[in-house]
Amino acid sequence: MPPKTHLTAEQRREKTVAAVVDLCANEDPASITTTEIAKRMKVTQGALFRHFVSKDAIWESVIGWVAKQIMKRLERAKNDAATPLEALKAMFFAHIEFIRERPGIPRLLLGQLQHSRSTPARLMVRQLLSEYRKSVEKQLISAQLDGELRKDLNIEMAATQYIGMIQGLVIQSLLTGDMQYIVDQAPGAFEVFCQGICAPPE
Amino acid sequence: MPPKTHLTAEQRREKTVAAVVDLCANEDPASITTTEIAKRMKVTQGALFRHFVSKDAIWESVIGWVAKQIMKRLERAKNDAATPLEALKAMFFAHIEFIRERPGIPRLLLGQLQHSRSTPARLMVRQLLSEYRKSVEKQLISAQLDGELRKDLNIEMAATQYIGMIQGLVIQSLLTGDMQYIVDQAPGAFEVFCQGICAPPE
DNA sequence: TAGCATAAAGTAATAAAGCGCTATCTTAGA
DNA sequence: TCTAAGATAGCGCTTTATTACTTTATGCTA
Repeated sequence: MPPKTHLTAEQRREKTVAAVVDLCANEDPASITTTEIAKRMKVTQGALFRHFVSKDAIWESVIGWVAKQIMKRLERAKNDAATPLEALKAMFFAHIEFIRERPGIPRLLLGQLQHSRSTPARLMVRQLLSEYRKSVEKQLISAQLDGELRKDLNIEMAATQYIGMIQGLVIQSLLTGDMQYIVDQAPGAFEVFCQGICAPPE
Repeated sequence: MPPKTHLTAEQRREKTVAAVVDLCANEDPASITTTEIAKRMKVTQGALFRHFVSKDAIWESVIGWVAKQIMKRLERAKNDAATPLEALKAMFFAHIEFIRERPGIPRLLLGQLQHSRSTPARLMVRQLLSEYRKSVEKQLISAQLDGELRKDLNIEMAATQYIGMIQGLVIQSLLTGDMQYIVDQAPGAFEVFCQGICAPPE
């Protein structure tokens, strides 16, 4: 059977999102054109507009997919852990694993944050990071109540540090141009983070 | 005396750099056009190309200026400090102060890191961050030798954490759209960072 | 020191290329 | 057979860069 040329609208939208995520792995999101997306999907540029009313709508779909993926993986990681601190660790490595699978993710999200104009996509990124942060703070609070963390630890600061830890790794990877760096350095980074927030041994 | 309309090439180049840095405070660097730069300088778009051979050349000048500023301020901060750890703290706050004065700086550098294509400007950002990191690691090593830091601390990880700390604050600021956040949160962030790397009190 | 020549800075218009998007026709597949 | 996906072609707009012309500042000479 020859490969289907005419996909359903639903399938085509999924392929489009995948194509954009892939392109972000090697390119500045701001410079990705509809022509380029179409070329990677082996359709003509105009065909994209059968399934999306505008380019902005494509970005909305992309961010929507990313947000869903991240939160789903975070939730799964959390549920498999015994203690709050272990849950936080699992969440961290779930994020790292997602980046390893889809190296375009950091660029993609960072690219949206760069705009100052409030597109729907940008609002969705804000929403995502807000939820993400809340999720981290929740674990930190639980861990503190359980006595795993220092009593005087500022939860907000610790959450910023947590997000910064990932960002620091991402920046370093963008420099080297290789996301494998993140995977290699992640365990050590989390260890240093822990030593900053954990209660000192009795 | 009426304001000079015809500036020297040198003065015009400086004004151009300043205009771009200013624009980055409220806009995605990737979307800044030569027309926009010219408008802010009150000259016509074509006039820019008397002083820069291309738009890329403008970015080169901008990054050059930023790099020089940052390293200059870092050096000054370092020299005024008594201990290595205090020097690191001074460097941190010098960076924060620079961002406060020029809120476009994080967007600007982040924007360059987003490209994967190796423009001269991008290489300059790589160079800058590499020097920056080296400078941080140097202070960390000194501090460790002086017994201010934990003996088993991984210096590379600590440096990544340091850069991540700034990045975490920047991300949060990009979300709120207000760089004042960084200034307010900086002292607390540094404190958490210190607790992670410093030697436990005897 | 007035006047002028000249080099450099700036203007205005436009070329060339690429962008998002659409209207119209064609074809695959249930 | 008929509907929805895709192809084709092109429109209107924006962007970088160039060109031909004009204005400003300055140093030199009489």
